[in-house]
This record gives sequence, C-alpha cells and structure tokens, in this order.
Amino acid sequence: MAEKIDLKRIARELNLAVSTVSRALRDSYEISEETKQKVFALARQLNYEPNPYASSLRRQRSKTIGVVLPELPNNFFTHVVNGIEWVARQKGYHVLIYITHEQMEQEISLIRHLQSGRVDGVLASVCAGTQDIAHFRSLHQHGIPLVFFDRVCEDSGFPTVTTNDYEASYHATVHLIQQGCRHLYHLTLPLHLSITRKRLQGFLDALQQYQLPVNESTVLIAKDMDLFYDQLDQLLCSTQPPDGIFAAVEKLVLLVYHICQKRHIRIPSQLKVLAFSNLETAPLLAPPLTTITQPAFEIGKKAAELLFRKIEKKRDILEQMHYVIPSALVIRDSTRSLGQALSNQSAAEWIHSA
Amino acid sequence: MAEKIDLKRIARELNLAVSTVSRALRDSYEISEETKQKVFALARQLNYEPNPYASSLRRQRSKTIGVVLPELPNNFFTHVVNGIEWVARQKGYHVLIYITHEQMEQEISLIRHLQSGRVDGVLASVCAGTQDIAHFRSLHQHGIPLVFFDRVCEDSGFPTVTTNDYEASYHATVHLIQQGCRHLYHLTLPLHLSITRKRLQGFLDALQQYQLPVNESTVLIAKDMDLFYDQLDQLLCSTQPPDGIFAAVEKLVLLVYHICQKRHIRIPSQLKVLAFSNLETAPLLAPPLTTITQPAFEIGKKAAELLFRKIEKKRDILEQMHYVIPSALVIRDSTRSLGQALSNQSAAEWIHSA
DNA sequence: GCTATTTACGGAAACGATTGCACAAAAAAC
DNA sequence: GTTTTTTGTGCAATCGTTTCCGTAAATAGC
Repeated sequence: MAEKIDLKRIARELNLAVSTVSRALRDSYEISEETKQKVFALARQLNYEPNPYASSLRRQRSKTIGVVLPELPNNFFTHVVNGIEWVARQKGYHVLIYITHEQMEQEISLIRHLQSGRVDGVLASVCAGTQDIAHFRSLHQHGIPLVFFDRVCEDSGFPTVTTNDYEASYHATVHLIQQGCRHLYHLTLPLHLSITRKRLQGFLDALQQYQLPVNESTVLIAKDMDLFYDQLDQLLCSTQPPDGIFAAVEKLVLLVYHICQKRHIRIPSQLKVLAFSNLETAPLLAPPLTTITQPAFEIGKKAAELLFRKIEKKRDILEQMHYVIPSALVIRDSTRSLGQALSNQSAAEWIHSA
Repeated sequence: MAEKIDLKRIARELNLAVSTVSRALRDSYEISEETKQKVFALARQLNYEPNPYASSLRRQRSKTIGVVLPELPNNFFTHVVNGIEWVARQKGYHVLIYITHEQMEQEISLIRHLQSGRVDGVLASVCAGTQDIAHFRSLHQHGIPLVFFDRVCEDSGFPTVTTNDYEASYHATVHLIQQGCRHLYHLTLPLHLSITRKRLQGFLDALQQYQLPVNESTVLIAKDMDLFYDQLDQLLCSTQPPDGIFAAVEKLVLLVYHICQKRHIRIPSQLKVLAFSNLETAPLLAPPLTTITQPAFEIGKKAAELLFRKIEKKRDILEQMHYVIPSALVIRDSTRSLGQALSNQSAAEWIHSA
C-alpha cells in the first residue's frame, strides 16, 4: 500500500505551506510561476489526486449529479443516460445512477437521500405510480436543482425536457387510420404519467377527428405484465379483434409481436402495429416495426445542459423551462396497407407456414 | 432555502453535544435509550440527512463504487449495470457510472482519477484497445479493490467474472457445422480483448475438429464500423460467399442482418447466422436469431458481490478469483437447416418478394 | 530615503461528521 | 461509607482542502 499523497506531503517535500500548494495547484495568481512549476512537477511525479470528499466538504459542491430513472435495460433510457454522461464528462462532473424499478418508495427514499448534498443536481424520470411530488419539492427547498426528462411532473414548476408526445401520437394515429385501420386499440401504462396521458390524448383526438368509435375497452392499461399478456392475448384472439394497435411504450409492443407470432396473426394484413420505441432492431423485426422514435440522446443531452445551467448560475428564472424535442415517425412494414407497394428496404410481409 | 440541518443544529436544539447526537444516530450502545429516542424523533422531524462528504472524509470510505464500461446503449451492459445497481442498493452503496466509449485515454484518466478515494471499489470492463494495465495496477496500489467483468484482463491478478466464452463459442460453431455450414466466417472486435480471443479460439478449434479450412480471411476484425460494413457487404456479395457467420458481438450481427435485408440474401437458406447477443428482440427478428445469450444480470450481480467481499474484508486471497457463469445457446430460425422442420414458435423463413 | 503598494506566501479557521479520551454521576462491590 | 465499576455524555482532535487574513519582503511612488 503506497503512502498517502496529500497536500501536506507535497508541502513538506517542497518546504511550502499547505495553502500555498493548494493555491499553486489551482493555478492561483497569487503564486509565483516558479513555485507553481515546482508544485506541478512534484504533484505529477507523485501522481497526486486531490481527495474529492475533502474538497466537496469545504466547497459545498460535489461536482456530481444524480440520475434517477425507472429502469435501465430500455433502449430509450440507455441513450438518455449516454447523453447525460456525455455532457457531464465535458463539464468534469460525475454521474450517480439510481434505478427505481418503478417503485415509488425507492424513488422517495432516494430523492430524500439526495438532499444531503451528495449531488449538485438531479435529473429524474419518475415512476409510473408517482403522484405526490413532495419529495421533489423537498429537494428543491434544499437548493438542489432538478430537471425532469421524459416522464415529467407537469405544473410542478421544474424544468422539463420531453418529446412532442401529443403531436407525435396524433400523427401516428392518423397514419394508422389512413392505412385503413378502423378498430384501434391503445396500449399504455398507468395514466398518472403525463406522457401516457398526452399520448393517449393524441390518439383519442385523432380517432375523434376521423369519427371513429371509442369505448371503454379501447384503452388497455398495463399494470401487471403477466396479466396484461393474457388480456392482450384474449383481445387479439377474440371474435372482434382490433385491426390496429398503438403501443405507447416499447415493452408493450413486444408483447403484441410475441402474441402475433404465437397465434399466427399476420402483421400488417390482419393487424397494423406501431409504437413509441427506440429499438435499434425495429427495421429488422418480422415485420419491420413502424416506430415513433424519440430523440433519446438529445433529450439526455439537453436535460443535462439545462441542469448545469441551473447549477452554475442559480438564478435564470427567465429561461425557457420546457424543452420539447420532436420525435420522428418512421414508417415501416408493420403499418403498410395491403394495396400499397411494400418498401424496397424491408420487402416482404411476414408469411406464416401454418 | 431551508436552514441547514446538521448535527450541530440537532445538538443545540436538544441541549446535547454533537458527539452524543452522532452516536445516538448510529445507535451506539453508549447512549441511553431515552436520549436516542429524542434524537431520532428530532432528526426525523427535521428531515436530517447526514452530509456524506463529511462522513466519507472522516471515515475514509465513500460507500460508493465506480462502474467503468465501454458503452451503455448495449443490451449486455445495461443488464450488467442493472445487476450491479441491484446489489449495490442492498448494500447501501452508490454507483458512479463512467463510459469510456472505447477510448483508452478516457479509461486511463478515469481510473487514475478514481484512485483519489472517490470510490471504495471499481468494476470494470476494458476498452477494446486496452493492452497496458498500469492504470489498474496503480489503482490497486492505492488500496482500491477492482473486479473485472466480461472484458477482463487475464493474468493480471484481479478477480474476474465472465461467461464461458470458449466453450459457448465452440459449441455454437459445432451447431453451425451440424446445420451444414462449410464456409464459416468469424466477425469480431480487435483481438486484444480476452473475450474476443477466446471466442475466436472456440470457433477455430471447432473448425479444426471438423477439418474445415481456415484461411486469413476467415476472421474479420471490426475496427471502424463504416469501413467494416462495406467490407462485410463485399464479402456477402462475392462469388464465394460464406454460408455461415459467427458474430462475436451483438452489434456486428446487426450489420449482417441489415446487409442481408438490403441484398436479399436469405437467412438461413443461403446463409446461417448466430451471435453472442442479449437482444430481447432476437426471437422477433426476421428471421429469429440464434444467440449465445450471456447471463448479463448475473454477471453484474456476481461481480458486485465479489467486489463487496473485497471491500468489506480486504484479505480473502484464498477466495476463488475467477467466476465463470455459463451462457446459453438459444437456437432459432437463423441457423436452421432446410430439411429441418421449422419451429412452431417462430415458424417461417423470411421470404423475400424480390 | 521614507512611505505606500504590491507580490508571494504562511497560519489558521472553516466544512460536518466521527471517535479516542476524559470525566461526572450513578450503580455495584466490599 | 468508601472504593470500584459502569453508564452516559462532553471535549477536542481528526479527515484533506479551501480560503480568509495577516505579514514579510520586494517594488513602486514621490
């Protein structure tokens, strides 16, 4: 175990005071060029790394941000975290990651803990169940900036970075209708989340616009996954099956594909499907899946940039508080109508040998 | 901005010494039950959270671990991180995440920084280019435990958690051969990595076992992705195209699928394909992809557990240092031979309309 | 050449929690 | 009832950096 290398050690070695060494390393104007050089040289030679905890304690800032999200193995969130990490690296910040696994108690205790000063700011995407936001308020009262992304708390006064959920949803639904769908279903998560509500609203408004019927079974809300699978299975095998499905989140559309594969339901001839999704394999699926692709990396990047602005100069109330980065509707075979020529790129409908 | 809540504040309020409050909160046996209760009550009421930096400074441990990995948007690594976070949470540890983006300089400077004491231990999966491991040695000399996972440095003396790369690779190759492949190619990343070497070796040994020819073009190494795409495109369109492809990493097999889709090359009739991959959509691809599925979550979990053992009692040299968690070969349509009945689950070959 | 200012550095007090030691008061021992 | 032990608490040093002040020497001002 190598001997500890701290400022005291460097100071002793060079016959300087600790304070002088500290200043030299921070390149203070008060220190002569000559001394600085000596200090730099020795610090480098000894491989000196300042103790971040001492520094954070003294300066009351940690050069660390916290990222709180509901799940990690998810193509959207991983790209968001990638964007966040990218910005944080540029800024010399560290990134603590916390996964709530959609459990609100975890979210609450986490956020409560983060008011300790461990982080200089927080980026969060809330649990599907989160309704009360007292814990976020508390964080704010402790002077720790917070930016929501994707799953935001609206009207909470915190800055948000989202995609254009409503519009994207509306246009995607119109696309489904234009492809001939008349019996549309909407698969989504609990409607506490603003994104699920907005996506649903876009969907419903499109239906209304085209005077398509809506009844209480049009919207299927996934609470328990296993249960939802069975429910979906029944729906797709019923005597009045849907001819179009809109999945508000990625993992729900995969269930649809699994069931269709198992039940030999043909996409898109029997059923057209699209989803909010960042699956990189969307074009390679059977059949290629039409997606509303969210700008995940950019959302992460923008959210982090916003957070750093808040961290660096606490007072910019006048800034635009709600950023919206548009998604792209990428049309692939899963929503092509029969009459329509199949795309060159993804050429065939999925034909079953049954 | 709420007034700061620290031990001093609680002490003052209760007419106690700071040290007493500190001990009470840590439930020390030296403090009377009565005092403890009073302290607990007030701490809860004031929403007290101890300053982690003060605590870390004093106790010389941070309750934080660092995770260093080459990329995040990757189904393998996200599940690993999930496993790590899961264990860390149980242990009350925090997780700092660092992405090297396959850049060795980043890895080096990162690891160098981490010897500052910011973390109590490090979990790492190295860059494709990493050969010199001086930075990891340096970390070790500073008394910070390190565990490698997946992309490990062999013979470095550090504990490792991997999958059975060689055997899995060997058996998968045998499977390809048994399905009738005779012109096999191996797609991989630079061979500095132990995993790429082992996977290649398993592949080559299987070929040798079955007396299939190997020449210098049998192994394609991806350095630059765009370049590699073109190279692969040429290979697949050549007059002597392969009839079997083994991709050592997930992202390379996706290139194969893209090219086959574009060039109307039929899988599996013209070309059989398999890969090390944790794609959740593997069964839904066109056609469903045969994968060697790594136990990603378990690898993360085991690596974290190992690290915590090292952190908690520094001296357990006698422990098993190299854990191997086996992968599973999941056979799907992308490697079925023509004569063979197609599976019920994923029933059809991908038929092009060209 | 004497004061006024700058330059370059040292001393010491923070930051907030932990912990070794000291020490009253209470309990136990004899 | 005195001595010893136990119990409960306070004091102060400590972790390693940062930063407010203070100050000697060097330079400038006139």
